[in-house]
Amino acid sequence: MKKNLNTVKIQAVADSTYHHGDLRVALVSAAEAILAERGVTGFSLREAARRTGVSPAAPSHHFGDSRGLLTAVAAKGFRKLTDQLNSALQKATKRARLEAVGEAYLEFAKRNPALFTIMWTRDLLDQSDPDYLAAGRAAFNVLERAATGEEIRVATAPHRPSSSVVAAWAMLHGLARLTLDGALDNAGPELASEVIELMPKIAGR
Amino acid sequence: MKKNLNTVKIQAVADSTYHHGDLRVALVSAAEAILAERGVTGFSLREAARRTGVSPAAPSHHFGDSRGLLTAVAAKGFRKLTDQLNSALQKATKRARLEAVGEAYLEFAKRNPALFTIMWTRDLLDQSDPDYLAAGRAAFNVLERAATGEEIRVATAPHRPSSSVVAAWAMLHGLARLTLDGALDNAGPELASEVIELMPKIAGR
DNA sequence: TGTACATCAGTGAACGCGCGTTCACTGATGTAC
DNA sequence: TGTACATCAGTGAACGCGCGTTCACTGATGTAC
Repeated sequence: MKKNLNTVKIQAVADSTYHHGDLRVALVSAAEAILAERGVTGFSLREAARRTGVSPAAPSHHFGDSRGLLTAVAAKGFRKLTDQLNSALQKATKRARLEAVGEAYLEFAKRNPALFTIMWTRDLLDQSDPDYLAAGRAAFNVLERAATGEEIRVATAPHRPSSSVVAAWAMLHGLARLTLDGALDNAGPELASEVIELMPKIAGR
Repeated sequence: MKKNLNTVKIQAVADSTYHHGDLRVALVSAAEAILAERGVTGFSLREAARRTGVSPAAPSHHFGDSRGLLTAVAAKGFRKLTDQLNSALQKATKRARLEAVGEAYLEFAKRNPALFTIMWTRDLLDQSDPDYLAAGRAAFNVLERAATGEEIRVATAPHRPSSSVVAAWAMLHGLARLTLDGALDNAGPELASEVIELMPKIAGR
């Protein structure tokens, strides 16, 4: 009762400190904050526990180990990305959809560099986690719709993506990575947009 | 004299153990081996020293700190990449140069995943190192030649790369990353080549 | 409505680990005279 | 050709650190009767 008084907590009910209330959610938020502030190499499970005002052993009850937490963070990242791509898609004129989604993808990467990075980093995640996989597929799905012009993806059996959609994705992803890694620092600020303008050329529209 | 007898060393002269002979080169090789065996997260300066048969303090005389060594490794990686791209460029028929360079780039990434990764990882390197920067530019230069069809890059003042060349590079780089990160695992093995075939479409040839 | 009890979700101390870096040092090398 | 000496390139012990994870535990909650 006497400690953690100044720690903000998400609690459904009263002030009882022993049970946190929603530790799972709180830990994911803490992890996001650490990534944003300190980057990928600055993340640690203990720090996430510390920020949540909880003992270092607590996270294991919810996530098993450090990969478990990061996998949840990555899945949430994909969900956020999906939302932002969807939102860009809906706002765009029919002719400029692919470009709009492209800009949103790049913007997401620039705004959340460490999060974007761990979302793809095998060693840090449990890449077989169903939630993570589903979230990743959903994001790709939006991109695919933007590239093919389909309104809603037909709910048939899982399909192989076409090479032109993957090519557009690869270009976008590469652009994002090169930007984050500083490889385009010497180019003008308009270069990225020019590259995105070229996307329809490969997507074949 | 009595220790490190079974450690392979690169020595110019005699058997004297106290001075290594070419510790700088040996440490870079050791680091490459660690990256290949254990990946990016498995790398440590101490392990590099251990493998070279040298005390943990020795590397600091040559590289200052861990970033120094990794920067040298990254620069060497770029030189190796440049060689392989050049070699692919020279072997290819005039019409298929860009594709050939693309395949070589992807192949390099697949053969040296951890090395390829650190070559671009800001946090781990001193990205202002002149040797590193020059090596990176040289690699890009080959790609640029392949994309534009110029035989030799004209030695004029440093230029802004065209957006179409950067787009081709981004596509290739994204393809490499997505492949390494397992994002294309469910696609057919021929998908990557199909994507590479699309490169001339953006490079505008 | 009250009580017994199982289960859940925490504690906090302790573990062993490998790491990067510093330190005072010393052996080997090369150069000036 | 011989010697003194500065410089270079190592040693190895020690530092403090933060980490992930384990452990026996305990407080709070919810459910069965």
